Amino acid sequence: MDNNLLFQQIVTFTTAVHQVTSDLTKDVKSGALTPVQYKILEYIAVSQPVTLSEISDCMHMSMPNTSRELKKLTEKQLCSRVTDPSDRRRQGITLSPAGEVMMGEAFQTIGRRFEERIAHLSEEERREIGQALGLLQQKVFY
Amino acid sequence: MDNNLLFQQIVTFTTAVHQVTSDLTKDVKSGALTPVQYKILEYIAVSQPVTLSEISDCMHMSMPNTSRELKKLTEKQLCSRVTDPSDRRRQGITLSPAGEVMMGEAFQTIGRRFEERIAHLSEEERREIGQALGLLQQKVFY
DNA sequence: CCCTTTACTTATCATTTGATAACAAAATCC
DNA sequence: GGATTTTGTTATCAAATGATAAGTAAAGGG
Repeated sequence: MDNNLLFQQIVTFTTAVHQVTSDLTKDVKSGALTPVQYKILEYIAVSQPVTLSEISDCMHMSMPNTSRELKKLTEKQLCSRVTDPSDRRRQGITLSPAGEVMMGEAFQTIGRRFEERIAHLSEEERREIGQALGLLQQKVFY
Repeated sequence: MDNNLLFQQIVTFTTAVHQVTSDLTKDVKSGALTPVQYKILEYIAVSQPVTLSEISDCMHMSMPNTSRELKKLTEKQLCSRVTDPSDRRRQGITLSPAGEVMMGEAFQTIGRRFEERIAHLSEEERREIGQALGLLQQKVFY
């Protein structure tokens, strides 16, 4: 069969997705952040509240390094930590108000660029895209 | 309108794509390679022959750094360079036989993992996925 | 209540990556 | 044919990231 062909298509596709997201997010991060720190904030923004272990797992970085970077982000006042009362070893990490503002601006820029990219598409095409996204997310990228 | 909703969906989707590709490619690279070096090899594999400038552009890295990493890859016998006869400043860079073998194995591992991921899907579903990929690639991730 | 496990921290060091200046050789432009 | 641009190189330095050892404090298990 042509499973191999499907795989080829996936490789091309994911490469394109990486390329486009890299373009969309180019230079959106404040100069005060390192790339890893921005990635962490992005993750917190989408999944808050999260624990250190979750960040560590999801971003494939060791706990000591995660702890270090999170300490820096906390010092920069971009995220807050609340000890979980039901297990005082764990901390619920969220964006601080300043962090929300920063990430809000970043996402807005990305959103604007995305708008440009799809500006020429009809309502019908957008509907199709939404469907395609849903399908792929459900069956392949879950 | 719900363009904002579409954007939300894109964010979720691209996050998922990054997550899944990160899982699929976890530990496929030889320990002798740094992450950046592996990324470069991946790019060469898909786009060969390429020039240094192209790598530099596509991977958003400076020429000096690109040159350095490529030198290391050449020393490791993983890629070959051929000076372009029509412009002797440029070099056509390709994978060496050893590089082809290494990347071939990597892609095979990734392919195997991908197979597992879609093992439960019917022929019909795979057809739909192929279509969805094509649509998105054409209209959004070009 | 002790022992083990889990969640996180601190400190330290090696490696990787990024940035910049200064250079060389080939191509192109006038 | 001399100035300029393009393509790549070498060297060097600073910063970011990764890896490891050793520690604390809370939770859980017998």
